[in-house]
Amino acid sequence: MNIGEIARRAGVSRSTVSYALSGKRAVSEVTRRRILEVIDDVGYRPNASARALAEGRTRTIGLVIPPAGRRLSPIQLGFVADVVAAAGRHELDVVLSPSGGEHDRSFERMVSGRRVDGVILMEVRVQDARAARLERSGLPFVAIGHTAGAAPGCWVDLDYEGLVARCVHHLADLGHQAIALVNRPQAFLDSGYGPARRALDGFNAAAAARSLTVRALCCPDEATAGEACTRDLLAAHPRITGIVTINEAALPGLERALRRSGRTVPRQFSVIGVVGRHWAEQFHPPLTAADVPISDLAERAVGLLAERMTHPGTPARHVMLTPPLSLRASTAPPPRPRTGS
Amino acid sequence: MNIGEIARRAGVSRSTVSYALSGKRAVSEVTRRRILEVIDDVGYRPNASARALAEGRTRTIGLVIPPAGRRLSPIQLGFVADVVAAAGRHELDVVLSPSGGEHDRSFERMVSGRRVDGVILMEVRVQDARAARLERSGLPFVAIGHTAGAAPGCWVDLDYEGLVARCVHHLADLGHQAIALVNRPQAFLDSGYGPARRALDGFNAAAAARSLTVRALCCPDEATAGEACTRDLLAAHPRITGIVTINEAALPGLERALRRSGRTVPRQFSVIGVVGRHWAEQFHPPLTAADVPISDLAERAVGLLAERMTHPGTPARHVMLTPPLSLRASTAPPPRPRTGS
DNA sequence: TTGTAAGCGTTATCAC
DNA sequence: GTGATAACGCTTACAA
Repeated sequence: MNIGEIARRAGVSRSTVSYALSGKRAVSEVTRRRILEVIDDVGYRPNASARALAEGRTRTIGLVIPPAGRRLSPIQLGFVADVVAAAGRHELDVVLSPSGGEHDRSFERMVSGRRVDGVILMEVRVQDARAARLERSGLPFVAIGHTAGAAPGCWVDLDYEGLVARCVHHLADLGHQAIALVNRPQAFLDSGYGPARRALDGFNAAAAARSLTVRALCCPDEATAGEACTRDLLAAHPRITGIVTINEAALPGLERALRRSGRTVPRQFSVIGVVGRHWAEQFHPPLTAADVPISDLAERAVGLLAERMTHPGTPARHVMLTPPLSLRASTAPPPRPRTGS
Repeated sequence: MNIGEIARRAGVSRSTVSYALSGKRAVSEVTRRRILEVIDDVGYRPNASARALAEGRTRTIGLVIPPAGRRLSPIQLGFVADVVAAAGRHELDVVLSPSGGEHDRSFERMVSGRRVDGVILMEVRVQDARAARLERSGLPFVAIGHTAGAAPGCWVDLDYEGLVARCVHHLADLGHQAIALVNRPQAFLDSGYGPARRALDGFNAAAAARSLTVRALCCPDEATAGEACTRDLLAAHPRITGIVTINEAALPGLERALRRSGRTVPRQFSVIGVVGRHWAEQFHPPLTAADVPISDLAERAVGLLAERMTHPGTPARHVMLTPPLSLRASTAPPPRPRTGS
């Protein structure tokens, strides 16, 4: 079923059908009705490929996700679902491209094959080859996370630096003097992964400002690793009374290690972090945390991209999100406060 | 940059360029070289929309995921990544469509707009409106999970019935006499969600065969719910010595409730199930379980779909996966064995 | 071994 | 208010 067939059945020309559908030209009420009736009758929809060819746009965006090998964290996975939902609200479809390395096949198909009108890039690194490629191709794109250098493109990001600093200050305000940061994996930090970098910066800066004794460590995105890291940390630095973390996958293990060491939260030990709301609520006791607003992030990214696709001329824009700290039940003054006792 | 421009630069006709690329017609080595050189030089790629229009196929498959509202379980999310990876191996792109209800916009775009050459349908229910719609459209599709009725289409599925039965038998072999099933949410069971249904059937059948005392309950996909369900279960039925579950999200809570009740696993209580490998390994102690083979599932689904897309005539095929039970550390004979003591 | 030309199903520019 | 008709960029008979 194509537009020609609809035209025939409605007794009009193909262009009239097209215009009746798009509204880009006035069509008399009676013919419009007739056309719409026929369309409804046979369940016609314009062929997407033909339309894309004629219009020069696909009404589709690409979402570049980390390749399947490196297991996606639940938060990233949730982001995918949220991006698709947000795109749907803009009448946009989403094609997925798992690409991390240099020239990935599906990434190249998307970009040079003009399969999409714009791209959302997850997990950008400093010196990101894909961002450079997109820049060169002229395809609009927005990155999730920004890089330290002069980023010419759009991005939306979480203010990990400020958020982690806020966590540190909260702990300091409660009287903690020795705290630790449980960061994302070492490899992420080394490769210049923004959140890991900025979390560390924010942690160090705030801790210095409050003259705290600190220990920053990296931890694989695994509950088992979280348990091991925490165990070792507590053994080596028994005076530490609080942990701030951005590693949600490590949380269950962290909880376990704390319990095993005989520390109850929050009475004897405080935990705070920047993690997805779901993870915070699963923690025991519920974790005081800056809940990472995944669907906001997705919504804003898609919005920014859509804007850029319709107005390619406009200057690049950035969005930095700073969600509030949700006070739950995992933080309290340390067992032996600074003064008194 | 289009095929005409390449042809001009290489001094040949457009068709020769096309054939040099597709290999569907012999092209002399010298011209082929010249063409490929030009292409490489300017980084040309055929426009996907034009190609799709001409060929009558998009080289894209659709993946219908549960809508974002109902949070996707980690296992489902992982499946998405695996499908995309598998599709990539077939040179296929993947567009996502979050659709659950009747006529979803993006689903309709995909199907009637002929945006895709085939569809993978997650989480089919008995009487699935989307499956019916696909059937009607003639678009090849394969469902993940099959429905009780006479399913005319392709599907790949896990043998939950046999797997859960195997778990029951394992427990019975160890000497357990009173066990419980912790199933997926009640709403899933009510709506005819295959895995939940068949898990229950397998549980009841095997338990009857071994004359066990049983208790089957549904549990929301949440750690907190898992804790509550297990707590109530243990309180109401203190003689139960083992749990089999297919609800991985409940696992952390289940573990917690068991510990709180003073039961150590596996010495005093056994747990076994059908869950993702990752979840099984995160359990404490590592869970004896049939590991659901998500990437196998994805691989087979894509393979089946690809086959059906190239040979639409062939009869529908089904794939039923039965992964082995991985013996880990969460099962043992019950504290008070049948005889002796 | 290569070129010419007719589609593919739309949208959009002319005319009327 | 409506109808021809030329793009859009590619594939693929059909000729040569």
